[in-house]
Amino acid sequence: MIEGVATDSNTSGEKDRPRRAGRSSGSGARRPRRVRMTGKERREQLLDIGRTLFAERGFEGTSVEEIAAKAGVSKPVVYEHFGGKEGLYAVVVDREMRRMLDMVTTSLTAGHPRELCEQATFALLDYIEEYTDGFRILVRDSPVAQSTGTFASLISDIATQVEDILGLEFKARGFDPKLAPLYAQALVGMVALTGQWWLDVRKPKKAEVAAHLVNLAWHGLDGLEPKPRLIGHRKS
Amino acid sequence: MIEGVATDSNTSGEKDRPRRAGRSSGSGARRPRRVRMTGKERREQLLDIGRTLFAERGFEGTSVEEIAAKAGVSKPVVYEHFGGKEGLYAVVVDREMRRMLDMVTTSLTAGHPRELCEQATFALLDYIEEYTDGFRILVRDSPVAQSTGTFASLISDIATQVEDILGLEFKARGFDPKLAPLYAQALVGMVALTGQWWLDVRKPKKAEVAAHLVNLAWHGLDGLEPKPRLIGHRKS
DNA sequence: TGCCATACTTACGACGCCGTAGGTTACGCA
DNA sequence: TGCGTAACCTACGGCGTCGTAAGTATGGCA
Repeated sequence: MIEGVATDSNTSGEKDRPRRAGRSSGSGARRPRRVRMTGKERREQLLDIGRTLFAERGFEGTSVEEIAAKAGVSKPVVYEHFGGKEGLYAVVVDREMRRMLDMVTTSLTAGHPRELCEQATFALLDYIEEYTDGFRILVRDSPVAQSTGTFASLISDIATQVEDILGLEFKARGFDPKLAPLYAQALVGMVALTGQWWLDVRKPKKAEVAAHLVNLAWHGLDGLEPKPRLIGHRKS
Repeated sequence: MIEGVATDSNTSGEKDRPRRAGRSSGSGARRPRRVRMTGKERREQLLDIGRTLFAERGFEGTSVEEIAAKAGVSKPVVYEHFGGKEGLYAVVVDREMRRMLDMVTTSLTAGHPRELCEQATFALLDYIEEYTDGFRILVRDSPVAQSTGTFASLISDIATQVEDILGLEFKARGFDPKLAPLYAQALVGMVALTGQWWLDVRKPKKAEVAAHLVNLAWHGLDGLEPKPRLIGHRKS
Protein backbone atom coordinates (compact mmCIF):
# COMPACT_ATOMS: atom_id res chain seq x y z
CA MET A 1 0.00 0.00 0.00
CA ILE A 2 2.46 2.58 1.13
CA GLU A 3 5.75 2.59 -0.64
CA GLY A 4 8.36 4.39 1.35
CA VAL A 5 7.67 3.01 4.77
CA ALA A 6 10.98 1.32 5.30
CA THR A 7 12.96 3.55 7.58
CA ASP A 8 16.47 3.74 6.43
CA SER A 9 18.36 3.20 9.59
CA ASN A 10 20.06 6.56 9.49
CA THR A 11 18.52 8.74 12.15
CA SER A 12 20.93 11.60 12.06
CA GLY A 13 22.62 11.64 8.74
CA GLU A 14 26.29 10.90 8.82
CA LYS A 15 27.32 10.79 5.23
CA ASP A 16 25.56 13.85 3.97
CA ARG A 17 27.38 16.87 2.83
CA PRO A 18 25.44 20.03 3.48
CA ARG A 19 25.32 21.68 0.15
CA ARG A 20 24.96 25.17 1.29
CA ALA A 21 25.25 25.19 5.00
CA GLY A 22 23.13 27.99 6.37
CA ARG A 23 21.65 26.88 9.66
CA SER A 24 21.85 23.16 9.67
CA SER A 25 18.42 21.77 10.22
CA GLY A 26 15.15 22.84 11.34
CA SER A 27 12.97 25.72 11.80
CA GLY A 28 14.19 29.13 10.93
CA ALA A 29 15.08 28.66 7.29
CA ARG A 30 15.32 32.36 6.69
CA ARG A 31 15.52 33.08 3.04
CA PRO A 32 18.93 32.24 1.71
CA ARG A 33 17.46 32.49 -1.75
CA ARG A 34 16.76 28.79 -2.15
CA VAL A 35 18.18 25.98 -0.12
CA ARG A 36 18.42 22.91 -2.30
CA MET A 37 19.25 20.12 0.04
CA THR A 38 20.32 16.59 -0.61
CA GLY A 39 17.55 14.10 -0.94
CA LYS A 40 18.44 12.60 2.38
CA GLU A 41 18.65 15.92 4.10
CA ARG A 42 15.28 17.00 2.80
CA ARG A 43 13.80 13.70 3.79
CA GLU A 44 15.02 14.02 7.33
CA GLN A 45 13.87 17.60 7.55
CA LEU A 46 10.41 16.68 6.33
CA LEU A 47 10.25 13.90 8.88
CA ASP A 48 11.18 16.31 11.64
CA ILE A 49 8.59 18.84 10.59
CA GLY A 50 6.01 16.17 10.07
CA ARG A 51 6.58 14.80 13.54
CA THR A 52 6.10 18.21 15.07
CA LEU A 53 2.96 19.01 13.15
CA PHE A 54 1.36 15.61 13.58
CA ALA A 55 2.00 15.90 17.28
CA GLU A 56 0.28 19.22 17.67
CA ARG A 57 -2.50 18.95 15.11
CA GLY A 58 -3.01 15.25 14.64
CA PHE A 59 -2.93 13.38 11.37
CA GLU A 60 -6.08 14.72 9.84
CA GLY A 61 -5.48 18.20 11.10
CA THR A 62 -2.18 18.47 9.33
CA SER A 63 -2.02 19.28 5.65
CA VAL A 64 0.72 18.37 3.24
CA GLU A 65 0.82 21.97 2.16
CA GLU A 66 1.60 23.03 5.68
CA ILE A 67 4.44 20.58 6.01
CA ALA A 68 5.90 21.64 2.71
CA ALA A 69 5.55 25.31 3.56
CA LYS A 70 7.30 24.90 6.87
CA ALA A 71 10.15 23.21 5.06
CA GLY A 72 10.32 26.11 2.66
CA VAL A 73 9.42 23.85 -0.19
CA SER A 74 6.45 23.03 -2.35
CA LYS A 75 4.03 20.17 -2.05
CA PRO A 76 5.31 17.85 -4.77
CA VAL A 77 8.56 17.49 -2.88
CA VAL A 78 6.70 15.76 -0.10
CA TYR A 79 5.01 13.48 -2.58
CA GLU A 80 8.35 12.66 -4.16
CA HIS A 81 9.74 11.49 -0.89
CA PHE A 82 6.86 9.76 0.80
CA GLY A 83 4.13 9.31 -1.73
CA GLY A 84 1.71 11.29 0.36
CA LYS A 85 0.67 12.15 3.85
CA GLU A 86 0.13 8.61 4.97
CA GLY A 87 3.56 7.61 3.79
CA LEU A 88 5.25 10.30 5.80
CA TYR A 89 3.10 9.53 8.79
CA ALA A 90 3.93 5.86 8.60
CA VAL A 91 7.65 6.55 8.67
CA VAL A 92 7.33 8.97 11.54
CA VAL A 93 5.33 6.50 13.60
CA ASP A 94 7.61 3.62 12.79
CA ARG A 95 10.68 5.53 13.87
CA GLU A 96 9.13 6.73 17.11
CA MET A 97 7.92 3.29 17.92
CA ARG A 98 11.40 1.91 17.42
CA ARG A 99 13.00 4.67 19.38
CA MET A 100 10.74 4.21 22.33
CA LEU A 101 11.07 0.46 22.38
CA ASP A 102 14.81 0.77 22.00
CA MET A 103 15.10 3.14 24.89
CA VAL A 104 13.06 0.91 27.14
CA THR A 105 14.65 -2.40 26.24
CA THR A 106 18.22 -1.18 26.36
CA SER A 107 17.57 0.28 29.78
CA LEU A 108 16.77 -3.15 31.13
CA THR A 109 20.03 -4.30 32.64
CA ALA A 110 19.21 -5.23 36.20
CA GLY A 111 18.47 -8.62 37.57
CA HIS A 112 16.02 -7.86 40.27
CA PRO A 113 12.47 -7.33 39.00
CA ARG A 114 11.94 -4.33 41.17
CA GLU A 115 14.90 -2.66 39.58
CA LEU A 116 13.74 -3.67 36.14
CA CYS A 117 10.52 -1.95 36.92
CA GLU A 118 12.35 1.19 37.88
CA GLN A 119 14.47 1.14 34.80
CA ALA A 120 11.55 0.70 32.48
CA THR A 121 9.63 3.49 34.14
CA PHE A 122 12.56 5.81 33.95
CA ALA A 123 13.22 4.98 30.34
CA LEU A 124 9.64 5.71 29.44
CA LEU A 125 9.71 9.04 31.22
CA ASP A 126 12.98 9.83 29.52
CA TYR A 127 11.42 9.19 26.17
CA ILE A 128 8.38 11.24 27.03
CA GLU A 129 10.52 14.14 28.09
CA GLU A 130 13.04 14.07 25.32
CA TYR A 131 10.80 13.11 22.44
CA THR A 132 7.57 14.69 23.50
CA ASP A 133 6.25 15.03 19.98
CA GLY A 134 6.80 11.40 19.28
CA PHE A 135 5.06 10.45 22.48
CA ARG A 136 2.07 12.58 21.64
CA ILE A 137 1.78 10.91 18.27
CA LEU A 138 1.93 7.47 19.81
CA VAL A 139 -0.70 8.39 22.35
CA ARG A 140 -3.09 9.75 19.77
CA ASP A 141 -5.29 7.47 17.79
CA SER A 142 -3.75 6.45 14.54
CA PRO A 143 -5.71 6.79 11.32
CA VAL A 144 -5.08 3.12 10.76
CA ALA A 145 -6.80 2.16 13.96
CA GLN A 146 -10.27 2.91 12.74
CA SER A 147 -9.81 1.22 9.37
CA THR A 148 -8.61 -2.02 10.90
CA GLY A 149 -11.61 -1.86 13.16
CA THR A 150 -9.52 -2.46 16.20
CA PHE A 151 -9.71 -0.29 19.25
CA ALA A 152 -6.11 -0.61 20.13
CA SER A 153 -4.04 2.52 20.03
CA LEU A 154 -0.38 2.70 19.22
CA ILE A 155 0.47 2.94 22.88
CA SER A 156 -1.43 -0.24 23.44
CA ASP A 157 0.83 -1.95 20.94
CA ILE A 158 3.74 -0.95 23.07
CA ALA A 159 2.18 -2.63 26.02
CA THR A 160 2.06 -5.89 24.11
CA GLN A 161 5.81 -5.66 23.80
CA VAL A 162 6.06 -5.51 27.54
CA GLU A 163 4.09 -8.68 27.94
CA ASP A 164 7.03 -10.91 27.24
CA ILE A 165 9.21 -9.58 29.97
CA LEU A 166 6.34 -9.68 32.39
CA GLY A 167 5.33 -13.12 31.22
CA LEU A 168 8.68 -14.57 32.19
CA GLU A 169 8.50 -13.04 35.60
CA PHE A 170 5.02 -14.39 36.06
CA LYS A 171 6.10 -17.87 35.17
CA ALA A 172 8.95 -17.69 37.62
CA ARG A 173 6.58 -16.69 40.35
CA GLY A 174 4.01 -19.29 39.54
CA PHE A 175 1.34 -16.94 38.22
CA ASP A 176 -0.75 -17.57 35.18
CA PRO A 177 1.28 -16.11 32.31
CA LYS A 178 -1.93 -15.62 30.38
CA LEU A 179 -2.53 -12.66 32.61
CA ALA A 180 0.66 -10.93 31.62
CA PRO A 181 -1.04 -8.90 28.87
CA LEU A 182 -3.55 -7.51 31.31
CA TYR A 183 -0.91 -6.37 33.73
CA ALA A 184 1.24 -5.05 30.94
CA GLN A 185 -1.57 -2.86 29.71
CA ALA A 186 -2.25 -1.68 33.20
CA LEU A 187 1.34 -0.73 33.88
CA VAL A 188 1.89 1.00 30.56
CA GLY A 189 -1.39 2.85 30.89
CA MET A 190 -0.33 3.97 34.30
CA VAL A 191 2.90 5.49 33.11
CA ALA A 192 1.47 6.81 29.86
CA LEU A 193 -1.36 8.84 31.33
CA THR A 194 0.78 10.05 34.17
CA GLY A 195 3.42 11.06 31.67
CA GLN A 196 0.89 12.98 29.64
CA TRP A 197 -0.29 14.76 32.72
CA TRP A 198 3.23 15.44 33.81
CA LEU A 199 4.04 17.11 30.50
CA ASP A 200 1.28 19.53 31.28
CA VAL A 201 1.97 20.44 34.85
CA ARG A 202 5.69 19.72 35.07
CA LYS A 203 5.26 19.79 38.76
CA PRO A 204 7.27 17.13 40.50
CA LYS A 205 10.66 16.42 39.04
CA LYS A 206 11.01 13.48 36.76
CA ALA A 207 12.87 11.39 39.30
CA GLU A 208 10.15 11.98 41.82
CA VAL A 209 7.42 11.01 39.42
CA ALA A 210 9.29 7.86 38.60
CA ALA A 211 9.76 7.04 42.25
CA HIS A 212 6.09 7.38 42.98
CA LEU A 213 5.05 5.38 39.96
CA VAL A 214 7.33 2.57 40.94
CA ASN A 215 6.10 2.92 44.47
CA LEU A 216 2.54 2.38 43.32
CA ALA A 217 3.35 -0.35 40.86
CA TRP A 218 5.45 -2.24 43.31
CA HIS A 219 3.82 -1.82 46.67
CA GLY A 220 0.31 -0.95 45.71
CA LEU A 221 -1.89 1.54 47.49
CA ASP A 222 -1.86 -0.62 50.57
CA GLY A 223 1.86 -0.67 51.03
CA LEU A 224 2.53 2.79 49.73
CA GLU A 225 5.61 4.46 51.12
CA PRO A 226 5.33 8.13 52.01
CA LYS A 227 8.80 8.91 50.74
CA PRO A 228 9.63 6.40 48.06
CA ARG A 229 13.23 6.18 46.92
CA LEU A 230 14.67 4.56 43.90
CA ILE A 231 17.02 1.66 44.40
CA GLY A 232 19.11 2.00 41.31
CA HIS A 233 20.94 5.28 40.89
CA ARG A 234 21.40 6.98 37.59
CA LYS A 235 23.61 9.69 36.29
CA SER A 236 20.94 12.10 35.04
CA MET B 1 -18.48 30.49 21.35
CA ILE B 2 -20.74 27.50 21.09
CA GLU B 3 -24.35 28.18 21.77
CA GLY B 4 -26.25 25.03 22.51
CA VAL B 5 -23.86 23.35 24.87
CA ALA B 6 -26.14 23.22 27.85
CA THR B 7 -27.47 19.71 28.04
CA ASP B 8 -31.10 19.73 28.89
CA SER B 9 -31.40 17.19 31.61
CA ASN B 10 -33.68 14.91 29.67
CA THR B 11 -31.70 11.89 28.57
CA SER B 12 -34.47 9.67 27.36
CA GLY B 13 -37.51 11.67 26.40
CA GLU B 14 -40.56 10.81 28.43
CA LYS B 15 -43.20 13.11 27.16
CA ASP B 16 -42.82 12.52 23.46
CA ARG B 17 -45.59 11.22 21.32
CA PRO B 18 -44.59 9.41 18.12
CA ARG B 19 -46.42 11.31 15.46
CA ARG B 20 -46.94 8.69 12.82
CA ALA B 21 -45.95 5.15 13.57
CA GLY B 22 -46.04 3.10 10.37
CA ARG B 23 -47.47 3.53 6.91
CA SER B 24 -50.99 4.88 6.81
CA SER B 25 -51.59 5.77 3.18
CA GLY B 26 -53.70 3.16 1.48
CA SER B 27 -51.70 2.68 -1.72
CA GLY B 28 -49.36 -0.21 -0.98
CA ALA B 29 -45.99 -0.12 0.78
CA ARG B 30 -44.83 3.38 0.01
CA ARG B 31 -41.93 3.67 2.43
CA PRO B 32 -42.69 5.50 5.69
CA ARG B 33 -42.88 8.62 3.58
CA ARG B 34 -41.13 11.02 5.90
CA VAL B 35 -40.81 10.77 9.64
CA ARG B 36 -41.18 14.27 11.01
CA MET B 37 -40.18 13.97 14.60
CA THR B 38 -40.57 16.39 17.43
CA GLY B 39 -37.71 18.78 17.95
CA LYS B 40 -36.72 16.95 21.09
CA GLU B 41 -36.92 13.56 19.48
CA ARG B 42 -34.80 14.62 16.57
CA ARG B 43 -32.30 16.21 18.88
CA GLU B 44 -31.89 13.04 20.86
CA GLN B 45 -31.63 10.97 17.75
CA LEU B 46 -28.93 13.21 16.34
CA LEU B 47 -27.03 13.00 19.58
CA ASP B 48 -27.17 9.22 19.48
CA ILE B 49 -25.99 9.05 15.92
CA GLY B 50 -23.33 11.64 16.53
CA ARG B 51 -21.99 9.70 19.49
CA THR B 52 -21.70 6.57 17.42
CA LEU B 53 -20.00 8.24 14.49
CA PHE B 54 -17.62 10.33 16.56
CA ALA B 55 -16.61 7.19 18.38
CA GLU B 56 -15.74 5.25 15.28
CA ARG B 57 -14.38 7.97 13.03
CA GLY B 58 -13.28 10.72 15.38
CA PHE B 59 -14.35 14.32 15.28
CA GLU B 60 -12.60 15.36 12.13
CA GLY B 61 -13.37 12.15 10.35
CA THR B 62 -17.09 12.61 10.79
CA SER B 63 -19.06 14.88 8.49
CA VAL B 64 -22.27 16.67 9.25
CA GLU B 65 -23.70 15.26 6.07
CA GLU B 66 -23.07 11.75 7.28
CA ILE B 67 -24.80 12.39 10.56
CA ALA B 68 -27.76 13.93 8.83
CA ALA B 69 -27.96 11.13 6.29
CA LYS B 70 -27.94 8.47 8.97
CA ALA B 71 -30.80 10.26 10.66
CA GLY B 72 -32.70 10.30 7.37
CA VAL B 73 -32.61 14.03 7.33
CA SER B 74 -30.78 16.84 5.57
CA LYS B 75 -27.86 18.88 6.82
CA PRO B 76 -29.59 22.09 7.84
CA VAL B 77 -31.51 20.17 10.47
CA VAL B 78 -28.29 19.51 12.29
CA TYR B 79 -27.37 23.16 12.04
CA GLU B 80 -30.75 24.14 13.42
CA HIS B 81 -30.28 22.02 16.48
CA PHE B 82 -26.63 22.43 17.33
CA GLY B 83 -25.26 25.23 15.24
CA GLY B 84 -22.72 22.94 13.66
CA LYS B 85 -20.51 19.97 14.23
CA GLU B 86 -18.71 21.42 17.21
CA GLY B 87 -21.96 22.18 18.94
CA LEU B 88 -23.17 18.64 18.61
CA TYR B 89 -19.82 17.29 19.68
CA ALA B 90 -19.76 19.49 22.73
CA VAL B 91 -23.11 18.21 23.91
CA VAL B 92 -22.14 14.61 23.30
CA VAL B 93 -18.92 14.98 25.26
CA ASP B 94 -20.58 16.83 28.07
CA ARG B 95 -23.19 14.14 28.50
CA GLU B 96 -20.72 11.30 28.43
CA MET B 97 -18.50 13.06 30.89
CA ARG B 98 -21.41 13.48 33.25
CA ARG B 99 -22.58 9.95 32.80
CA MET B 100 -19.20 8.49 33.53
CA LEU B 101 -18.60 10.65 36.56
CA ASP B 102 -22.08 9.89 37.82
CA MET B 103 -21.59 6.19 37.52
CA VAL B 104 -18.31 6.31 39.37
CA THR B 105 -19.31 8.63 42.16
CA THR B 106 -22.63 6.99 42.88
CA SER B 107 -20.88 3.65 43.08
CA LEU B 108 -18.79 4.85 45.98
CA THR B 109 -20.68 3.66 49.03
CA ALA B 110 -18.16 1.69 51.04
CA GLY B 111 -16.12 2.88 53.95
CA HIS B 112 -12.98 0.90 53.55
CA PRO B 113 -10.59 2.35 50.96
CA ARG B 114 -9.87 -1.01 49.46
CA GLU B 115 -13.52 -1.47 48.77
CA LEU B 116 -13.81 2.03 47.40
CA CYS B 117 -11.07 1.12 45.03
CA GLU B 118 -12.96 -1.93 43.91
CA GLN B 119 -16.16 -0.03 43.45
CA ALA B 120 -14.56 2.68 41.37
CA THR B 121 -12.80 0.16 39.18
CA PHE B 122 -15.96 -1.78 38.63
CA ALA B 123 -17.94 1.33 37.86
CA LEU B 124 -15.43 2.40 35.28
CA LEU B 125 -15.46 -0.99 33.62
CA ASP B 126 -19.23 -0.93 33.68
CA TYR B 127 -19.22 2.37 31.89
CA ILE B 128 -16.69 1.17 29.37
CA GLU B 129 -18.76 -1.89 28.62
CA GLU B 130 -22.15 -0.30 28.51
CA TYR B 131 -21.28 2.98 26.88
CA THR B 132 -18.38 1.96 24.72
CA ASP B 133 -18.89 4.72 22.21
CA GLY B 134 -18.81 7.33 24.90
CA PHE B 135 -15.67 5.87 26.33
CA ARG B 136 -13.94 5.88 23.00
CA ILE B 137 -14.80 9.54 22.54
CA LEU B 138 -13.44 10.42 25.93
CA VAL B 139 -10.26 8.51 25.27
CA ARG B 140 -9.64 10.18 21.96
CA ASP B 141 -8.07 13.55 21.74
CA SER B 142 -10.59 16.30 21.69
CA PRO B 143 -10.42 19.01 19.04
CA VAL B 144 -10.37 21.49 21.87
CA ALA B 145 -7.22 20.03 23.33
CA GLN B 146 -4.98 21.33 20.63
CA SER B 147 -6.51 24.79 20.55
CA THR B 148 -6.09 25.31 24.27
CA GLY B 149 -2.52 24.19 23.85
CA THR B 150 -2.82 21.79 26.72
CA PHE B 151 -1.76 18.21 26.44
CA ALA B 152 -4.42 16.90 28.70
CA SER B 153 -7.00 14.61 27.18
CA LEU B 154 -10.58 14.28 28.27
CA ILE B 155 -9.74 11.15 30.20
CA SER B 156 -7.13 13.09 32.04
CA ASP B 157 -9.79 15.52 33.15
CA ILE B 158 -11.60 12.63 34.71
CA ALA B 159 -8.56 11.75 36.70
CA THR B 160 -8.52 15.22 38.19
CA GLN B 161 -11.96 14.47 39.55
CA VAL B 162 -10.57 11.47 41.32
CA GLU B 163 -7.94 13.53 43.05
CA ASP B 164 -10.27 14.76 45.73
CA ILE B 165 -11.27 11.36 46.98
CA LEU B 166 -7.70 10.22 46.92
CA GLY B 167 -6.54 13.43 48.54
CA LEU B 168 -8.67 12.81 51.59
CA GLU B 169 -7.36 9.32 51.95
CA PHE B 170 -3.82 10.59 51.66
CA LYS B 171 -4.34 13.12 54.36
CA ALA B 172 -5.77 10.49 56.66
CA ARG B 173 -2.75 8.33 56.12
CA GLY B 174 -0.28 11.12 56.58
CA PHE B 175 0.89 11.32 52.98
CA ASP B 176 1.51 14.49 51.09
CA PRO B 177 -1.87 15.35 49.54
CA LYS B 178 -0.06 17.23 46.81
CA LEU B 179 0.78 13.88 45.35
CA ALA B 180 -2.82 12.85 45.00
CA PRO B 181 -3.04 14.11 41.39
CA LEU B 182 -0.11 11.98 40.38
CA TYR B 183 -1.58 8.85 41.83
CA ALA B 184 -4.99 9.67 40.46
CA GLN B 185 -3.62 9.95 36.95
CA ALA B 186 -1.74 6.72 37.40
CA LEU B 187 -4.77 4.80 38.59
CA VAL B 188 -7.11 6.15 35.97
CA GLY B 189 -4.56 5.54 33.25
CA MET B 190 -4.22 2.01 34.46
CA VAL B 191 -7.89 1.26 34.20
CA ALA B 192 -8.41 3.25 31.02
CA LEU B 193 -5.78 1.57 28.91
CA THR B 194 -6.64 -1.82 30.27
CA GLY B 195 -10.27 -1.14 29.50
CA GLN B 196 -9.43 -0.17 25.97
CA TRP B 197 -7.45 -3.33 25.52
CA TRP B 198 -10.16 -5.41 27.08
CA LEU B 199 -12.73 -4.07 24.62
CA ASP B 200 -10.55 -5.50 21.92
CA VAL B 201 -9.76 -8.93 23.21
CA ARG B 202 -12.71 -9.50 25.52
CA LYS B 203 -10.70 -12.26 27.02
CA PRO B 204 -11.07 -12.44 30.75
CA LYS B 205 -14.49 -11.69 32.08
CA LYS B 206 -15.14 -8.24 33.41
CA ALA B 207 -15.12 -9.32 37.03
CA GLU B 208 -11.79 -10.98 36.58
CA VAL B 209 -10.27 -7.93 34.96
CA ALA B 210 -11.53 -5.83 37.80
CA ALA B 211 -10.11 -8.23 40.35
CA HIS B 212 -6.69 -8.13 38.79
CA LEU B 213 -6.68 -4.38 38.44
CA VAL B 214 -7.56 -3.96 42.06
CA ASN B 215 -5.01 -6.57 42.90
CA LEU B 216 -2.33 -4.56 41.19
CA ALA B 217 -3.47 -1.21 42.47
CA TRP B 218 -3.76 -2.44 46.00
CA HIS B 219 -0.96 -4.88 46.54
CA GLY B 220 1.44 -3.85 43.84
CA LEU B 221 3.58 -6.21 41.84
CA ASP B 222 5.41 -7.25 44.94
CA GLY B 223 2.42 -8.44 46.87
CA LEU B 224 0.44 -9.69 43.90
CA GLU B 225 -1.98 -12.47 44.64
CA PRO B 226 -2.18 -15.30 42.15
CA LYS B 227 -5.92 -15.59 42.49
CA PRO B 228 -7.26 -12.22 43.51
CA ARG B 229 -10.83 -12.04 44.76
CA LEU B 230 -13.06 -9.10 45.22
CA ILE B 231 -14.18 -8.26 48.70
CA GLY B 232 -17.46 -6.57 47.98
CA HIS B 233 -19.98 -8.66 46.06
CA ARG B 234 -22.28 -7.28 43.43
CA LYS B 235 -25.42 -8.45 41.74
CA SER B 236 -24.30 -8.41 38.10
C1' DT C 1 -61.61 26.30 6.33
C1' DG C 2 -57.91 28.95 6.31
C1' DC C 3 -53.79 30.43 8.91
C1' DC C 4 -49.38 29.81 10.91
C1' DA C 5 -45.61 27.75 13.31
C1' DT C 6 -42.60 23.96 13.04
C1' DA C 7 -40.05 20.53 10.77
C1' DC C 8 -37.75 19.83 6.93
C1' DT C 9 -35.83 20.43 1.74
C1' DT C 10 -33.14 21.55 -2.40
C1' DA C 11 -29.62 24.20 -4.09
C1' DC C 12 -25.68 26.70 -3.94
C1' DG C 13 -21.16 29.43 -2.81
C1' DA C 14 -16.87 29.12 -0.88
C1' DC C 15 -13.03 26.96 0.85
C1' DG C 16 -9.28 23.79 1.77
C1' DC C 17 -6.99 20.02 0.64
C1' DC C 18 -5.17 16.08 -2.01
C1' DG C 19 -2.59 14.55 -5.63
C1' DT C 20 -0.47 15.09 -10.43
C1' DA C 21 1.27 16.90 -15.09
C1' DG C 22 4.59 19.11 -16.97
C1' DG C 23 8.10 22.67 -16.80
C1' DT C 24 12.41 24.92 -14.54
C1' DT C 25 16.74 25.64 -12.01
C1' DA C 26 21.07 24.32 -10.00
C1' DC C 27 24.80 21.31 -9.28
C1' DG C 28 28.47 17.91 -10.48
C1' DC C 29 31.13 15.94 -13.76
C1' DA C 30 33.26 14.98 -18.38
C1' DT D 1 31.80 24.63 -21.37
C1' DG D 2 28.26 21.95 -22.05
C1' DC D 3 25.24 18.04 -20.59
C1' DG D 4 22.57 15.09 -17.58
C1' DT D 5 20.39 14.33 -13.52
C1' DA D 6 18.53 15.39 -9.14
C1' DA D 7 15.98 18.82 -6.72
C1' DC D 8 12.37 21.76 -7.04
C1' DC D 9 8.44 24.79 -8.94
C1' DT D 10 3.77 26.62 -10.87
C1' DA D 11 -0.56 25.45 -11.99
C1' DC D 12 -4.50 22.98 -12.12
C1' DG D 13 -8.38 19.26 -11.70
C1' DG D 14 -11.21 17.23 -8.63
C1' DC D 15 -13.31 16.16 -4.51
C1' DG D 16 -15.47 16.60 -0.05
C1' DT D 17 -16.99 19.56 3.38
C1' DC D 18 -18.87 23.39 5.80
C1' DG D 19 -22.35 26.50 6.31
C1' DT D 20 -26.45 29.35 4.46
C1' DA D 21 -30.46 31.25 1.63
C1' DA D 22 -34.64 30.52 0.25
C1' DG D 23 -38.39 27.54 -0.53
C1' DT D 24 -41.81 23.45 0.74
C1' DA D 25 -44.68 20.07 3.45
C1' DT D 26 -47.36 19.02 7.65
C1' DG D 27 -50.27 19.24 11.41
C1' DG D 28 -52.56 21.79 15.13
C1' DC D 29 -55.72 25.30 16.09
C1' DA D 30 -58.77 29.62 15.68
